[in-house]
Amino acid sequence: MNHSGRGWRRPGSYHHGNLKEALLEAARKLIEEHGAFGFSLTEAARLAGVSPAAPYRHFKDRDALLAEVAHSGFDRFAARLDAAWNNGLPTPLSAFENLGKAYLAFAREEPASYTVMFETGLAPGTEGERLPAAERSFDVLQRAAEALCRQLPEDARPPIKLVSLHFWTMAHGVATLFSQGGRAAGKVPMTPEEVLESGLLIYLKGLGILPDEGDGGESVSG
Amino acid sequence: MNHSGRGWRRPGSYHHGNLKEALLEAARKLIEEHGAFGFSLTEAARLAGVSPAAPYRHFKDRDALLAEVAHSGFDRFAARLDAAWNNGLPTPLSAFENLGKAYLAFAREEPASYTVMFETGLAPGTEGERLPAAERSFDVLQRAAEALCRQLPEDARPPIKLVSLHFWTMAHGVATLFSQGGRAAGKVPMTPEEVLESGLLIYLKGLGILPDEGDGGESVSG
DNA sequence: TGTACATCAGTGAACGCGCGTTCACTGATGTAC
DNA sequence: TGTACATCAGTGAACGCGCGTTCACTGATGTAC
Repeated sequence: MNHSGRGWRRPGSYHHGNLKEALLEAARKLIEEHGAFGFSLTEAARLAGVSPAAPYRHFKDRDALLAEVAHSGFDRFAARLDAAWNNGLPTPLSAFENLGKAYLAFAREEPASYTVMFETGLAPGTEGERLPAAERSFDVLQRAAEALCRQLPEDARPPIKLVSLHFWTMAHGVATLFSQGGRAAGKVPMTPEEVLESGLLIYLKGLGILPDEGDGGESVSG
Repeated sequence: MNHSGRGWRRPGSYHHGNLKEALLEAARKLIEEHGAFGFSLTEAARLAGVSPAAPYRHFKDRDALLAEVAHSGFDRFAARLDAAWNNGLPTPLSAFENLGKAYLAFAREEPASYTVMFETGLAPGTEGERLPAAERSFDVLQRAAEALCRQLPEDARPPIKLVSLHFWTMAHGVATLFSQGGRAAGKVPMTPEEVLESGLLIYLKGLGILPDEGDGGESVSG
């Protein structure tokens, strides 16, 4: 049966096999190619090789599919940040560098997910919602801020939440300005990773962590 | 004649009076209310009190109108940043604070303009274009970076372009995460201005400008 | 192992809708004499 | 000052299109006996 005329459908499962995931993939691809709203349920169905009515077996409507793009995106985002942070091992500073790279890697590899996750009004239905995975993502940044600030004498520690907001701001700023196909992307002779890492190093120096020129990584004034 | 039946049309000009600007305003309003792509030429015309065909007297097509939203947005943005920077007077540091506030003020007061200006694929036709006003905007940041770095001994100055990219990154990050109606907006007990200013102060300290706790403004560890 | 039935993923045709855009037009405004 | 004409901003009807969604349906899969 595997070699029958419809061999393109996943063997081992029936009908399409995994239409739900295929539709999410199609949505991400369409958003990537045709911009934030250049996506229609009909076209996603077409891309998945299925009739325009089929998606309704898996999603209540168009908005529900977009909301699921955001949800599942945050799931992978949180998992990825968490793995990169790796509980601050081997050292908080090296783990922090990995965290920053993981943040940008996600934004580059899943630009559509990232956009839907953070762009206002793109995934209606997730507006006022608590997104646990979104909070898990931010928690990783907060744990990193905490571990790094612990290197300071207790009375010199800035508020952890503020520091993690600064981290988030810088990572998000670089991701949206340079890492996705943004207006500023091609115009700078540096990788987004270099911009983010150098910025964070200067910031950490300002906090009093990192007394001099970093940890032997890239020099700031290079 | 001013008191005739169509008194709502601007006296002193003929026909609608200023349809082009009215359509741009309508577009910004619709984008603000219904999200990045919740905008149609037809509805913008309706909002301006005009038939669906009227916009074609002023714009080649829908995309041309969006491109003009971006263009004119960058014009105002550049002018505003430039005025705030005020050639670095009275002091580079205070001018720099004004610059940051002006950046966030623009993003809050014209969220639709800001989105169209920076969101990929929202204003097709401005993609590969040189936008002179966009470059003027970035120039202001670069001039600020230069003035601030001049306070450092010559051999301790980091690359100006890199510093201005860091400024841009932080301002843009705060603007999109907290200042517009973003997901993170309501969840933080600080104003966007406070997040940006404190982040920038720490960063400047890291550069070696700002030896201690700033210039008497807000304290970082408050 | 075989048969009868229930389930349910995907079909395909159809709908009403708002959209972007076009077209010939109208009628107010500006200008030449 | 008055008349004839040119200009051109906005009209309103119409078009074809792709969209989101619905519906009764089909036929493959899973299950009870």
